[in-house]
Amino acid sequence: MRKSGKSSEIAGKKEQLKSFLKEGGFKSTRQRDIITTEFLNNKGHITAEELYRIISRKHKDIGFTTVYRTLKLLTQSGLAAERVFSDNLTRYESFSSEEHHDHLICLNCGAITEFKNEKLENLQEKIADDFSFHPMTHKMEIYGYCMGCNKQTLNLKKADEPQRSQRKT
Amino acid sequence: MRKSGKSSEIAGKKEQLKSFLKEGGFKSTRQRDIITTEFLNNKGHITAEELYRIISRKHKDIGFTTVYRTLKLLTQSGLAAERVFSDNLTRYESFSSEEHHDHLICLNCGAITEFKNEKLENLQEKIADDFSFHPMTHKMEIYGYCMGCNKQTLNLKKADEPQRSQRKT
DNA sequence: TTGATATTGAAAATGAATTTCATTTTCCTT
DNA sequence: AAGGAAAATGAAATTCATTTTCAATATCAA
Repeated sequence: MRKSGKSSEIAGKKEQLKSFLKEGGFKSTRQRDIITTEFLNNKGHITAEELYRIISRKHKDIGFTTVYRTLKLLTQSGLAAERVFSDNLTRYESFSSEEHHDHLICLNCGAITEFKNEKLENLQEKIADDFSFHPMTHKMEIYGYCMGCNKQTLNLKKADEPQRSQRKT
Repeated sequence: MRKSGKSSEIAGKKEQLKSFLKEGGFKSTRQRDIITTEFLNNKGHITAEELYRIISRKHKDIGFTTVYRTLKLLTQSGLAAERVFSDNLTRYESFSSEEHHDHLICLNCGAITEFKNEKLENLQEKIADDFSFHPMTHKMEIYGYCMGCNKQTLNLKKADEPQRSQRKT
């Protein structure tokens, strides 16, 4: 893997976190640094549990609780955002005051794809207006089958069960 | 309160449930009848806990578990639908193969308002198309302040805390 | 270096959702 | 109507993600 703009991007975000920590009277720690780096390197929508597992491979001394608390901290600082989809697990996505976006969620493989749509933003305003409602934000989730899984589905047809939603093992 | 078309509407739904029970090899019971009636009389978005409390006033012998299981049964039969909003509680709404609809949720008082919007349905299709995604359904939730609470907010301005989100007591 | 304060991580607690199990009820079959 | 197999009930227990507690440890400003 070649180092590109990504490194500096991450460096920038880590600076952002440090500022946040200093302002809030929090302390910079080895754990927070490792967890933040690992989180930022895993673009996507990750659960605290998943991130913990990834980290604990290399750092057996870092506990789940610290990963959990650091993700909360990242959320407060604006570097992460919490998302809950229909499997009821809390996921964190890397977030840097980007524009609002929404999600496509595959019912088969669980893949989560982000999208932005200006018309959707406008529509929110219109709908709210009809109810004299003052909108602050919204959540739009489209559930269905992604390109890859759609093919599978067509072939396997009446195959047993859908593969996901294993909320409780 | 005057009895109107509502009674027969409810009667119809209860018939629907009976058919479902018979087909599935389930039994009709006093508890299921009471719970169903009470659920259908409480239009809105109610949690199992809330419904249980309402019912247990008059029927102290009906347990939470039965209310919970009956709501699941109503969901299977198509008479109810589960909804989870940002407080992560599972709510049930009366549902009878109505058209799809979405929700406005007040961040202050928690009021949940339903809306239907044809443009939103079309937009789902278009967005999904862009990603070769095959949409099955979607969830659109607009969070903000309802008319009543918006007024309050304007007056109380820097008042203490927002009133809701008491997820954990 | 020191001391006040924050952090850490293991374990415990929490709380909603779900399951277990002994008892009771339903309802099909005589 | 009685019998009996199968399902339902409800209290209590369990599950599981999330959150809190607390004693030990680390940070960092003075």
